Amino acid sequence: MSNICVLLPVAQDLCLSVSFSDLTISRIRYQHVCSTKSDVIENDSIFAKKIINELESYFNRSDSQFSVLCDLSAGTEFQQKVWQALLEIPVGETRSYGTLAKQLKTSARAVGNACRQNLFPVIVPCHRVVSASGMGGYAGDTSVKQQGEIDYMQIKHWLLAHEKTIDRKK
DNA sequence: TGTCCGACTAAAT
DNA sequence: ATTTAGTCGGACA
Repeated sequence: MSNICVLLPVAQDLCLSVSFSDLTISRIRYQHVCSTKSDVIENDSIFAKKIINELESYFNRSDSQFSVLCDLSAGTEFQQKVWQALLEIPVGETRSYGTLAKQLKTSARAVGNACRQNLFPVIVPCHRVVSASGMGGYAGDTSVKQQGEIDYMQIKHWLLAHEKTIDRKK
């Protein structure tokens, strides 16, 4: 298994750590850049370059779509179903937990649970799922964090704002 | 099994 | 603005 790190535009010290093997992404997590010096990009395989390229495109430009595959099978059957549904939400749009629940014939809470378990943030766009009355959570968190900790809600806000920028350019 | 807890929500206070 | 009741998947005993 290999691992690469892609810097996030959200904050100076944040990056996305992507684990992969066999042309498939197995896991993505948020990380402080400084926390692991060993996570420097040292892998120059074609696939690694593709991942980096697609993520950077997404962060910098408009209509970028991801073609790299994620190993959804790491989740339960239900989680896979939800994650698949997330992949079908277009860039710049959002869905509420409730409407997704209706679509999948389950409950809003259950959808939230599956989102919380998302192993592939950004690529599987759980940030496009919001609550009927507000923001919902992100990466398991629901409120703003203290200094020093990763502020996941800030990241969710940033991603959504970024995708709106994309819409405006169209 | 049974119990409990969520990134929820609509309805009733 | 808050509270309540309904919801269902997953973790754990």
